[in-house]
Amino acid sequence: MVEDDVQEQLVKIGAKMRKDYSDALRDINIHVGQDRALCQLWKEDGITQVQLSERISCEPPTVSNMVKKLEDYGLVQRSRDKHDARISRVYLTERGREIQAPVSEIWNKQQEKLLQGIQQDELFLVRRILQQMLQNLT
Amino acid sequence: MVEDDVQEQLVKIGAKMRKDYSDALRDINIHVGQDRALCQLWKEDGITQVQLSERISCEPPTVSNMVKKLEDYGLVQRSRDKHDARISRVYLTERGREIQAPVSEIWNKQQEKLLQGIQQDELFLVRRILQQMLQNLT
DNA sequence: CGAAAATCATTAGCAAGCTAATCTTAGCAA
DNA sequence: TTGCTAAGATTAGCTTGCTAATGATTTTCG
Repeated sequence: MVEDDVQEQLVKIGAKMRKDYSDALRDINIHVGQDRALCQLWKEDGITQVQLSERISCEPPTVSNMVKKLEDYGLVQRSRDKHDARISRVYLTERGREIQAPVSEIWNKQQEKLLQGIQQDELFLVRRILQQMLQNLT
Repeated sequence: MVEDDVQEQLVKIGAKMRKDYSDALRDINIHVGQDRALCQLWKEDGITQVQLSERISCEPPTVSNMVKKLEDYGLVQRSRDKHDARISRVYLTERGREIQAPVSEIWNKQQEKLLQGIQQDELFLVRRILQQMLQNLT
């Protein structure tokens, strides 16, 4: 009963994942997309907005708006760089650090669901091919 | 150099595909997402908005707004059902039918790019597994 | 028959994510 | 030094897509 082409499958999976993920994140009061920014800050706290936009592959205005929301929610704090007044650095607050665990749990739970019944060797191959696709798009 | 987990790969591929696709569709003056509605109408002209929302897997308010835009652009036309005044049916206009070819071309070109260097048997396996993932999410 | 429930659509309000345009500050060169 | 250019951030304005609430019709059931 496979009818769609690969692209269609990817679009559907992407939409469904985003939807489910969004629903789960709602319980901890953040929006899908914001988790990617937070995830990067958990690795590199205090980076600039331009750096953040590069890391999570989106445009500077998107980051600007998102960080503003995150600041409203009390998860991050912006502060001007001492040596370069153009630069705004983004720092996690205590609460911003605290939600790392619940976000990880949601992420892992979703991945587990996604991979049900898929063999290890199949998974390996799929990852290799997805990696190839990603390169093709670059 | 494969570091990300599958979920991360899928998110990245999804985002990049959407971005590239969006850029390409801009040339013919439609937005990403709208193509899915149009694509369905090319198969089933004159369906209701609820039916359309089911077919393209999104919520009725999303369709309501999108169809309004598409009507502004002159690609579709809404009209009230004769026998049931609650129902609004969506019909393609001449222009709506005309852009099927360019949209298909963009879609196919993108798929070709996505699948570069991937063998037929690999592709077959990937599609099977993606199908499984889609079922897992349902 | 007539009220309650179900169905379809819409509106209001939110956030992601984009492009184009603008503002501020820093760096560089004449 | 002064003016031009580059870099970082923001604002304005757009569409997707969502949820919650509302409006309009139709169906169903007492």
